[in-house]
Amino acid sequence: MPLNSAELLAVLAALGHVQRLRVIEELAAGRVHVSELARRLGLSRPLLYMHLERLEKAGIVTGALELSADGKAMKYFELTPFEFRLNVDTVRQALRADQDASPGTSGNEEGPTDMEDTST
Amino acid sequence: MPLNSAELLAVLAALGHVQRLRVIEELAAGRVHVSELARRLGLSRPLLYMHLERLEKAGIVTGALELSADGKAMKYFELTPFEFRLNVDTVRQALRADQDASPGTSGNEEGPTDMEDTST
DNA sequence: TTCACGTGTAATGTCACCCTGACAGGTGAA
DNA sequence: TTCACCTGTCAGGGTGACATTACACGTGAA
Repeated sequence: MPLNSAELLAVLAALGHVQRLRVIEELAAGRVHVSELARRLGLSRPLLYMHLERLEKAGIVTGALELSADGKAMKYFELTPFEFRLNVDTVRQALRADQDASPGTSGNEEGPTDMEDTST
Repeated sequence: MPLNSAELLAVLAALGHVQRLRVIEELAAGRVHVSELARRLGLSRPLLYMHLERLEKAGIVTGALELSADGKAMKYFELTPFEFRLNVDTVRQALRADQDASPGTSGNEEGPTDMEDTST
């Protein structure tokens, strides 16, 4: 099932920033904890927190609090494989998904191009 | 050739708003002039202008000033077919395109998944 | 002339996003 | 204890996106 408009907009907003693109690039190499990631990207930690939060809400990354061998708390983030398609159909599907959630007026169907593909 | 990060961000920002999604949906049915479009969407005309401007800069829509049979000036907008793909590779390609424009440091290559497809 | 329609833009306000700096708390090692 | 790490959050400011309102201007028809 494709995304509705709110979900689509969340993804677009999450990807719509250079720093977050760089976060994705960095996490593509493997999981990293927050402080280390902030150091690599040259970002302040609070700022990186905000970016990671947005990415996580959109389902692009996943965070997990773990304990290192030292016993210190480390928050590791890793990339969730994603594959989105942007064209007129996916846009229309997102908008129609909103209406279908409300009192359905009509029930027409067309050839659907599926939006989400976790096939890597 | 894929987009660089600035171009990618322009597309993401252009699509990242409900009203603009609705504009795309409306223009998918055919070309419409601004005032008519504003009426259909229930938007103020100046506001719609801003949205159309953003969409045009991103290459999603195209505007053309024409004269109606009455001799009145009408600005018609129509949809440019687009097809974008969003995944880790396209993100990395966008970021690498930025570096390649600057003094090239390294010249490595991988399997490219092309970003833009005007194949409708 | 007045009306109804269209384009285009300037002035203005609100608000979310982005970013910095500071703080509170926890751990293990010197 | 002090240091060097880490997590988590909050208060503040700057800036641009979003949205409304009003204006200037042109056309054809009543």
